[in-house]
Amino acid sequence: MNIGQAAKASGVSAKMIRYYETTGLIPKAERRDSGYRDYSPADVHMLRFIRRARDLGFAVSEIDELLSLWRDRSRQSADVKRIAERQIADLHNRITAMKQMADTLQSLVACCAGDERPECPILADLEEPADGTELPPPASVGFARLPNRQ
Amino acid sequence: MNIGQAAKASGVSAKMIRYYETTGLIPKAERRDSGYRDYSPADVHMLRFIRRARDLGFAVSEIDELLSLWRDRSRQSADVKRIAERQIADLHNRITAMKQMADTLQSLVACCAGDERPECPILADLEEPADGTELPPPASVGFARLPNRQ
DNA sequence: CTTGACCTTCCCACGATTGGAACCCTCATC
DNA sequence: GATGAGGGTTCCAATCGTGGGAAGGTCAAG
Repeated sequence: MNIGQAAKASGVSAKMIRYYETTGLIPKAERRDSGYRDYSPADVHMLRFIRRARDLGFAVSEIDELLSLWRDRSRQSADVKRIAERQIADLHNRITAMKQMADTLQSLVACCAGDERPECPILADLEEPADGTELPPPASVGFARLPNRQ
Repeated sequence: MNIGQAAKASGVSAKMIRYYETTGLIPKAERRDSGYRDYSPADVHMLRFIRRARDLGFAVSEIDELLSLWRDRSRQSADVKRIAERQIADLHNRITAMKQMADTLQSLVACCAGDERPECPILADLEEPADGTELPPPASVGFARLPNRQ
């Protein structure tokens, strides 16, 4: 199976399959005489696993952990659960931070007339944050991979 | 005022101040005889504006828009409101996507024994997603800048 | 044999930020 | 006046995941 077919079957682009190979996330693919990579259904299975984990917001480093657990028949489900729970916590941190941003903006928008007059509370707030909005803390909220704008 | 003091006063790192200058987000700073950049309180004001907008999740390109509106006395507050609303919509898109991820993970975690046994529904789902989880759509959910893990 | 679709490797770009190297400037202290 | 610390300056590289493209080899159908 060529890389293009594996890409279509797994939902992982050919570009990314090659990238994952160079970074060591997946083992080097078999090669045919022509030099073409050759993928088995098992490989596609693994790629679908990766794709699904990406969709769930796991970072590649975490997928690396998940893959080794997946391959390890004597794994302990507690290990997997721990990774998933860490991921959930990361997601919740980010969701909270983003909600806060959205709420702040929303309250500013609510005050903004949105007409042709130049007075704008949004710009005013950007100039002089209303109450003690944190400047000092560089705002660390953990990390989780998210789909980018296409 | 040196760049270091401007950085401390604005919450924008010296590195980023120089970067913003090269990208044209901010005008070139005045130079002293020594070659040192020299910042006025007004400059610090602008940097705080940028910092605040970053904290609110605006992309640099959007801050560019906001800055021109900020500097433009004849700006229409409707323009500012439109940008803010777009930003809110982006945030909500991302929040929704992340909630979905977290919920899916949560339901998987709830099914996982989390003990020493190898059976793990989380890995099982990554292998074969339960119901028709969308593979085709490459998951596009808009974009908003977020603080990274430091 | 040609054509077009695929594959290969390699390099570049994005966005925002950080880090480092190599070098110059300023100030306080000895 | 010399010295050292701690600024400043420039330039270059790396991050992470992904896409784009060039230059060239392979394959199957017409």
